[in-house]
Amino acid sequence: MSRTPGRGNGGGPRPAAAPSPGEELIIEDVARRLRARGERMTGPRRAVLRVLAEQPAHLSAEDVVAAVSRLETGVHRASVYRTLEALSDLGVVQHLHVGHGGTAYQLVREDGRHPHAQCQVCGKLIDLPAGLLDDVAAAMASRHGFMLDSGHVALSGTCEDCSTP
Amino acid sequence: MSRTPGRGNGGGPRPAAAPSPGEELIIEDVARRLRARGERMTGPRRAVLRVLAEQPAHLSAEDVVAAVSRLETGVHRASVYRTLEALSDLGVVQHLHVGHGGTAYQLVREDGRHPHAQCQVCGKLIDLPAGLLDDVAAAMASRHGFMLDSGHVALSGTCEDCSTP
DNA sequence: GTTGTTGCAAATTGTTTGCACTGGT
DNA sequence: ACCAGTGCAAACAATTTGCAACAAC
Repeated sequence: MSRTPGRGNGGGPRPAAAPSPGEELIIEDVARRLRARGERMTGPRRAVLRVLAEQPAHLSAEDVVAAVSRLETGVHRASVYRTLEALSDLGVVQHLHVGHGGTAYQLVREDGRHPHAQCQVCGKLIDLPAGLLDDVAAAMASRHGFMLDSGHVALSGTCEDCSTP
Repeated sequence: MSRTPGRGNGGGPRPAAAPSPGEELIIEDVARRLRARGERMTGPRRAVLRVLAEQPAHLSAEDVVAAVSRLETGVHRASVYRTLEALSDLGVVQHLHVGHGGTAYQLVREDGRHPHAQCQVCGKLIDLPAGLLDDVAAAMASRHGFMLDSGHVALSGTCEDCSTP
Protein backbone atom coordinates (compact mmCIF):
# COMPACT_ATOMS: atom_id res chain seq x y z
CA MET A 1 0.00 0.00 0.00
CA SER A 2 1.28 3.42 -0.76
CA ARG A 3 2.64 5.34 2.10
CA THR A 4 0.59 8.38 2.79
CA PRO A 5 2.78 11.42 3.11
CA GLY A 6 1.83 14.30 5.29
CA ARG A 7 0.40 12.25 8.05
CA GLY A 8 1.99 10.91 11.15
CA ASN A 9 4.83 12.72 12.77
CA GLY A 10 8.43 13.02 11.74
CA GLY A 11 7.86 14.13 8.19
CA GLY A 12 4.39 14.96 9.26
CA PRO A 13 2.31 18.07 9.52
CA ARG A 14 3.97 21.34 10.20
CA PRO A 15 3.55 22.03 13.91
CA ALA A 16 1.42 25.05 14.53
CA ALA A 17 2.71 28.19 16.15
CA ALA A 18 2.37 28.03 19.88
CA PRO A 19 -1.16 28.45 21.21
CA SER A 20 -1.81 31.41 23.42
CA PRO A 21 -2.16 30.76 27.17
CA GLY A 22 -5.91 31.23 26.98
CA GLU A 23 -6.19 28.77 24.13
CA GLU A 24 -3.99 26.34 25.98
CA LEU A 25 -6.37 26.44 28.92
CA ILE A 26 -9.38 25.77 26.76
CA ILE A 27 -7.63 22.92 24.99
CA GLU A 28 -6.60 21.31 28.26
CA ASP A 29 -10.09 21.57 29.64
CA VAL A 30 -11.64 20.09 26.53
CA ALA A 31 -9.02 17.34 26.47
CA ARG A 32 -10.06 16.38 29.97
CA ARG A 33 -13.70 16.29 29.06
CA LEU A 34 -12.98 14.23 25.97
CA ARG A 35 -10.95 11.65 27.88
CA ALA A 36 -13.70 11.38 30.44
CA ARG A 37 -15.84 10.04 27.63
CA GLY A 38 -13.18 7.74 26.24
CA GLU A 39 -12.43 10.11 23.40
CA ARG A 40 -9.16 11.75 22.47
CA MET A 41 -7.49 15.07 22.00
CA THR A 42 -5.73 15.20 18.66
CA GLY A 43 -3.91 17.65 16.44
CA PRO A 44 -6.88 18.51 14.26
CA ARG A 45 -9.11 18.98 17.28
CA ARG A 46 -6.56 21.25 18.89
CA ALA A 47 -6.38 23.30 15.71
CA VAL A 48 -10.16 23.64 15.44
CA LEU A 49 -10.36 24.73 19.05
CA ARG A 50 -7.66 27.33 18.56
CA VAL A 51 -9.40 28.72 15.50
CA LEU A 52 -12.70 28.99 17.30
CA ALA A 53 -11.06 30.47 20.36
CA GLU A 54 -9.27 33.23 18.55
CA GLN A 55 -11.93 34.22 16.02
CA PRO A 56 -14.32 36.92 17.12
CA ALA A 57 -16.99 36.05 14.57
CA HIS A 58 -19.17 33.10 13.80
CA LEU A 59 -17.49 30.83 11.32
CA SER A 60 -18.87 28.54 8.69
CA ALA A 61 -17.48 25.04 8.56
CA GLU A 62 -15.57 26.04 5.47
CA ASP A 63 -14.15 29.09 7.25
CA VAL A 64 -12.87 26.79 9.94
CA VAL A 65 -11.37 24.50 7.33
CA ALA A 66 -9.53 27.45 5.80
CA ALA A 67 -8.35 28.85 9.12
CA VAL A 68 -7.21 25.44 10.31
CA SER A 69 -5.14 24.77 7.23
CA ARG A 70 -3.56 28.19 7.63
CA LEU A 71 -2.60 27.09 11.12
CA GLU A 72 -1.51 23.57 10.37
CA THR A 73 -1.13 21.78 7.05
CA GLY A 74 -2.56 18.41 6.25
CA VAL A 75 -5.79 18.64 8.18
CA HIS A 76 -8.55 17.34 6.00
CA ARG A 77 -11.95 18.94 5.45
CA ALA A 78 -13.74 15.85 6.67
CA SER A 79 -11.80 15.90 9.91
CA VAL A 80 -12.87 19.44 10.56
CA TYR A 81 -16.51 18.53 10.00
CA ARG A 82 -16.18 15.50 12.24
CA THR A 83 -14.40 17.53 14.87
CA LEU A 84 -17.08 20.19 14.87
CA GLU A 85 -19.68 17.50 15.36
CA ALA A 86 -17.72 15.81 18.13
CA LEU A 87 -17.22 19.10 19.95
CA SER A 88 -20.89 19.91 19.58
CA ASP A 89 -21.79 16.59 21.16
CA LEU A 90 -19.43 17.47 23.97
CA GLY A 91 -21.21 20.77 24.45
CA VAL A 92 -18.09 22.81 23.76
CA VAL A 93 -19.20 24.12 20.41
CA GLN A 94 -22.57 25.40 19.36
CA HIS A 95 -23.89 25.85 15.87
CA LEU A 96 -26.28 28.38 14.51
CA HIS A 97 -28.39 28.10 11.41
CA VAL A 98 -28.46 31.20 9.30
CA GLY A 99 -31.11 31.48 6.63
CA HIS A 100 -28.94 31.63 3.59
CA GLY A 101 -25.36 30.99 4.56
CA GLY A 102 -25.74 27.54 6.03
CA THR A 103 -24.36 26.85 9.48
CA ALA A 104 -22.08 28.90 11.71
CA TYR A 105 -19.99 27.54 14.56
CA GLN A 106 -18.64 29.10 17.70
CA LEU A 107 -17.43 28.14 21.14
CA VAL A 108 -20.10 28.00 23.80
CA ARG A 109 -19.59 30.95 26.13
CA GLU A 110 -20.32 31.11 29.82
CA ASP A 111 -23.06 33.66 29.38
CA GLY A 112 -24.89 31.01 27.46
CA ARG A 113 -26.63 31.11 24.16
CA HIS A 114 -27.84 34.43 22.86
CA PRO A 115 -30.02 35.14 19.85
CA HIS A 116 -28.67 36.38 16.53
CA ALA A 117 -30.04 38.15 13.53
CA GLN A 118 -28.82 38.20 9.99
CA CYS A 119 -29.34 40.86 7.38
CA GLN A 120 -30.80 39.26 4.31
CA VAL A 121 -29.25 41.93 2.11
CA CYS A 122 -25.63 42.11 3.20
CA GLY A 123 -25.46 38.87 5.16
CA LYS A 124 -24.08 40.51 8.28
CA LEU A 125 -24.70 38.63 11.52
CA ILE A 126 -25.44 40.60 14.67
CA ASP A 127 -25.53 39.42 18.23
CA LEU A 128 -28.63 40.19 20.22
CA PRO A 129 -29.05 40.60 23.97
CA ALA A 130 -29.64 37.33 25.76
CA GLY A 131 -33.06 38.15 27.18
CA LEU A 132 -34.58 39.51 24.00
CA LEU A 133 -36.78 36.53 23.31
CA ASP A 134 -37.70 35.68 26.89
CA ASP A 135 -41.26 36.95 26.58
CA VAL A 136 -41.73 35.12 23.32
CA ALA A 137 -40.30 31.97 24.84
CA ALA A 138 -42.69 32.25 27.75
CA ALA A 139 -45.64 32.75 25.43
CA MET A 140 -44.67 29.77 23.32
CA ALA A 141 -44.18 27.61 26.38
CA SER A 142 -47.58 28.37 27.83
CA ARG A 143 -49.54 28.49 24.60
CA HIS A 144 -47.87 25.72 22.60
CA GLY A 145 -45.84 23.75 25.09
CA PHE A 146 -42.83 24.62 22.97
CA MET A 147 -39.42 25.09 24.59
CA LEU A 148 -37.72 27.78 22.54
CA ASP A 149 -33.99 27.48 21.89
CA SER A 150 -33.35 31.08 20.99
CA GLY A 151 -29.70 30.61 20.10
CA HIS A 152 -30.12 27.96 17.43
CA VAL A 153 -31.29 29.96 14.46
CA ALA A 154 -30.65 33.50 13.38
CA LEU A 155 -33.60 35.80 12.94
CA SER A 156 -33.79 37.41 9.54
CA GLY A 157 -34.41 40.94 8.40
CA THR A 158 -32.71 44.04 7.10
CA CYS A 159 -29.98 45.85 8.97
CA GLU A 160 -29.74 49.58 9.45
CA ASP A 161 -27.09 50.12 6.77
CA CYS A 162 -29.09 48.22 4.17
CA SER A 163 -32.45 49.81 4.89
CA THR A 164 -31.31 53.46 4.86
CA PRO A 165 -29.83 54.54 1.54
CA MET B 1 -64.40 17.09 -18.03
CA SER B 2 -61.44 15.42 -19.50
CA ARG B 3 -58.72 17.43 -21.00
CA THR B 4 -57.99 16.62 -24.60
CA PRO B 5 -54.49 15.27 -24.89
CA GLY B 6 -54.46 17.40 -28.03
CA ARG B 7 -50.82 17.60 -28.88
CA GLY B 8 -49.69 14.26 -30.15
CA ASN B 9 -46.16 14.44 -28.91
CA GLY B 10 -45.12 10.88 -28.26
CA GLY B 11 -43.79 10.34 -24.79
CA GLY B 12 -45.27 13.67 -23.89
CA PRO B 13 -46.50 14.73 -20.48
CA ARG B 14 -49.51 13.00 -19.05
CA PRO B 15 -52.23 15.61 -18.57
CA ALA B 16 -53.06 16.18 -14.96
CA ALA B 17 -56.36 15.35 -13.33
CA ALA B 18 -58.68 18.32 -13.27
CA PRO B 19 -57.83 21.04 -10.75
CA SER B 20 -60.39 21.81 -8.10
CA PRO B 21 -62.44 25.00 -8.46
CA GLY B 22 -60.42 26.71 -5.74
CA GLU B 23 -57.15 25.79 -7.40
CA GLU B 24 -58.51 26.98 -10.72
CA LEU B 25 -59.20 30.38 -9.20
CA ILE B 26 -55.73 30.71 -7.81
CA ILE B 27 -54.17 29.64 -11.08
CA GLU B 28 -56.21 32.14 -13.05
CA ASP B 29 -55.30 34.93 -10.69
CA VAL B 30 -51.62 34.11 -10.80
CA ALA B 31 -51.76 33.76 -14.58
CA ARG B 32 -53.13 37.28 -14.77
CA ARG B 33 -50.40 38.63 -12.56
CA LEU B 34 -47.74 36.82 -14.53
CA ARG B 35 -48.99 38.15 -17.85
CA ALA B 36 -49.05 41.65 -16.42
CA ARG B 37 -45.29 41.29 -16.08
CA GLY B 38 -44.77 39.76 -19.50
CA GLU B 39 -44.38 36.31 -18.01
CA ARG B 40 -46.36 33.19 -18.75
CA MET B 41 -48.57 30.58 -17.20
CA THR B 42 -47.34 27.15 -18.14
CA GLY B 43 -47.98 23.51 -17.33
CA PRO B 44 -45.23 23.17 -14.74
CA ARG B 45 -46.26 26.39 -13.04
CA ARG B 46 -49.86 25.27 -12.92
CA ALA B 47 -48.76 21.99 -11.38
CA VAL B 48 -46.62 23.69 -8.75
CA LEU B 49 -49.46 26.01 -7.83
CA ARG B 50 -51.87 23.11 -7.51
CA VAL B 51 -49.48 21.24 -5.26
CA LEU B 52 -48.95 24.23 -3.02
CA ALA B 53 -52.67 24.99 -2.95
CA GLU B 54 -53.74 21.54 -1.90
CA GLN B 55 -51.04 20.73 0.61
CA PRO B 56 -51.68 21.70 4.19
CA ALA B 57 -48.04 21.66 5.22
CA HIS B 58 -44.91 23.49 4.26
CA LEU B 59 -43.11 21.67 1.51
CA SER B 60 -39.48 21.38 0.67
CA ALA B 61 -38.51 21.96 -2.93
CA GLU B 62 -37.97 18.25 -3.26
CA ASP B 63 -41.43 17.56 -1.83
CA VAL B 64 -42.87 19.80 -4.50
CA VAL B 65 -40.86 18.01 -7.16
CA ALA B 66 -42.26 14.67 -5.99
CA ALA B 67 -45.82 15.91 -5.72
CA VAL B 68 -45.66 17.59 -9.10
CA SER B 69 -44.39 14.50 -10.86
CA ARG B 70 -47.18 12.51 -9.20
CA LEU B 71 -49.57 15.01 -10.73
CA GLU B 72 -47.98 15.31 -14.12
CA THR B 73 -45.09 13.40 -15.62
CA GLY B 74 -42.19 14.99 -17.39
CA VAL B 75 -41.80 18.06 -15.25
CA HIS B 76 -38.15 18.47 -14.49
CA ARG B 77 -36.63 19.23 -11.12
CA ALA B 78 -34.97 22.36 -12.42
CA SER B 79 -38.29 23.71 -13.65
CA VAL B 80 -39.80 23.29 -10.24
CA TYR B 81 -36.93 25.18 -8.65
CA ARG B 82 -37.18 27.92 -11.25
CA THR B 83 -40.93 28.07 -10.84
CA LEU B 84 -40.66 28.41 -7.10
CA GLU B 85 -38.25 31.28 -7.56
CA ALA B 86 -40.43 32.95 -10.17
CA LEU B 87 -43.49 32.68 -7.96
CA SER B 88 -41.53 34.05 -5.03
CA ASP B 89 -40.54 37.05 -7.08
CA LEU B 90 -44.19 37.49 -7.94
CA GLY B 91 -45.07 37.46 -4.27
CA VAL B 92 -47.32 34.42 -4.61
CA VAL B 93 -45.03 32.01 -2.84
CA GLN B 94 -42.98 32.53 0.26
CA HIS B 95 -40.09 30.50 1.49
CA LEU B 96 -39.01 29.77 4.97
CA HIS B 97 -35.62 28.62 6.19
CA VAL B 98 -35.79 25.83 8.69
CA GLY B 99 -32.72 25.02 10.72
CA HIS B 100 -32.08 21.55 9.48
CA GLY B 101 -34.37 20.73 6.62
CA GLY B 102 -33.32 23.46 4.27
CA THR B 103 -36.07 25.58 2.76
CA ALA B 104 -39.84 25.19 2.88
CA TYR B 105 -42.29 26.74 0.44
CA GLN B 106 -45.91 27.71 0.75
CA LEU B 107 -48.46 29.99 -0.83
CA VAL B 108 -48.61 33.45 0.66
CA ARG B 109 -51.83 33.78 2.64
CA GLU B 110 -53.96 36.86 3.03
CA ASP B 111 -53.15 37.20 6.70
CA GLY B 112 -49.57 37.76 5.60
CA ARG B 113 -46.40 36.20 6.86
CA HIS B 114 -46.51 34.57 10.22
CA PRO B 115 -43.68 33.14 12.31
CA HIS B 116 -42.95 29.44 12.53
CA ALA B 117 -41.14 27.17 14.89
CA GLN B 118 -39.57 23.81 14.28
CA CYS B 119 -38.95 21.05 16.76
CA GLN B 120 -35.31 20.09 16.57
CA VAL B 121 -36.12 16.57 17.72
CA CYS B 122 -38.98 15.45 15.50
CA GLY B 123 -38.70 18.12 12.85
CA LYS B 124 -42.34 19.16 13.10
CA LEU B 125 -43.11 22.67 11.94
CA ILE B 126 -45.74 24.69 13.78
CA ASP B 127 -47.39 27.92 12.79
CA LEU B 128 -47.29 30.75 15.26
CA PRO B 129 -49.69 33.68 15.65
CA ALA B 130 -48.86 36.63 13.43
CA GLY B 131 -48.22 39.16 16.18
CA LEU B 132 -46.01 37.01 18.34
CA LEU B 133 -42.78 38.77 17.49
CA ASP B 134 -44.12 42.31 17.26
CA ASP B 135 -42.55 43.43 20.52
CA VAL B 136 -39.25 41.88 19.60
CA ALA B 137 -39.41 43.52 16.19
CA ALA B 138 -40.07 46.89 17.81
CA ALA B 139 -37.18 46.44 20.20
CA MET B 140 -34.81 45.46 17.41
CA ALA B 141 -35.94 48.38 15.31
CA SER B 142 -35.33 50.96 18.02
CA ARG B 143 -32.21 49.43 19.53
CA HIS B 144 -30.44 48.11 16.46
CA GLY B 145 -32.18 49.73 13.52
CA PHE B 146 -32.95 46.22 12.34
CA MET B 147 -36.18 45.54 10.44
CA LEU B 148 -37.22 42.05 11.47
CA ASP B 149 -38.80 39.77 8.88
CA SER B 150 -40.44 37.36 11.26
CA GLY B 151 -41.72 34.97 8.62
CA HIS B 152 -38.43 34.18 6.96
CA VAL B 153 -36.84 31.74 9.36
CA ALA B 154 -38.33 29.19 11.70
CA LEU B 155 -37.54 29.48 15.38
CA SER B 156 -36.08 26.35 16.87
CA GLY B 157 -36.76 24.42 20.02
CA THR B 158 -38.46 21.34 21.35
CA CYS B 159 -42.14 20.66 20.92
CA GLU B 160 -44.49 19.45 23.60
CA ASP B 161 -44.50 15.83 22.46
CA CYS B 162 -40.73 15.63 22.37
CA SER B 163 -40.06 17.35 25.70
CA THR B 164 -42.41 15.27 27.85
CA PRO B 165 -41.24 11.66 28.06
C1' DG C 1 -2.24 -3.32 22.26
C1' DT C 2 -6.64 -1.49 21.63
C1' DT C 3 -9.65 1.42 19.32
C1' DG C 4 -10.86 6.21 18.43
C1' DT C 5 -9.38 9.37 14.67
C1' DT C 6 -7.57 10.70 10.50
C1' DG C 7 -6.78 11.37 5.37
C1' DC C 8 -8.48 10.28 1.22
C1' DA C 9 -11.68 9.64 -2.37
C1' DA C 10 -16.07 8.82 -3.60
C1' DA C 11 -20.89 9.16 -2.56
C1' DT C 12 -24.79 12.09 -1.21
C1' DT C 13 -27.87 15.87 -1.06
C1' DG C 14 -29.77 20.13 -2.53
C1' DT C 15 -29.62 23.61 -5.88
C1' DT C 16 -28.01 26.16 -10.04
C1' DT C 17 -26.68 26.90 -14.86
C1' DG C 18 -25.66 26.73 -20.13
C1' DC C 19 -27.87 25.41 -24.00
C1' DA C 20 -30.95 24.02 -27.72
C1' DC C 21 -35.72 23.44 -28.31
C1' DT C 22 -40.66 24.07 -27.24
C1' DG C 23 -44.79 26.35 -26.45
C1' DG C 24 -47.56 30.54 -24.55
C1' DT C 25 -48.88 34.94 -26.02
C1' DA D 1 -43.12 35.05 -34.74
C1' DC D 2 -40.98 36.22 -30.66
C1' DC D 3 -38.92 35.12 -26.53
C1' DA D 4 -40.08 33.26 -21.77
C1' DG D 5 -39.87 28.84 -20.03
C1' DT D 6 -38.61 23.97 -20.35
C1' DG D 7 -35.92 19.55 -20.22
C1' DC D 8 -31.63 17.83 -19.88
C1' DA D 9 -27.11 17.04 -18.30
C1' DA D 10 -23.53 18.75 -16.10
C1' DA D 11 -21.69 21.92 -12.72
C1' DC D 12 -21.78 23.23 -8.12
C1' DA D 13 -21.52 23.65 -2.99
C1' DA D 14 -21.83 21.67 1.34
C1' DT D 15 -21.58 17.73 3.91
C1' DT D 16 -21.17 12.61 4.77
C1' DT D 17 -19.19 7.98 4.61
C1' DG D 18 -16.34 3.47 3.86
C1' DC D 19 -11.95 2.22 4.50
C1' DA D 20 -7.09 1.36 5.57
C1' DA D 21 -3.43 3.47 7.99
C1' DC D 22 -2.28 5.73 12.34
C1' DA D 23 -1.70 7.56 16.84
C1' DA D 24 -3.67 8.69 21.62
C1' DC D 25 -4.58 6.32 25.40
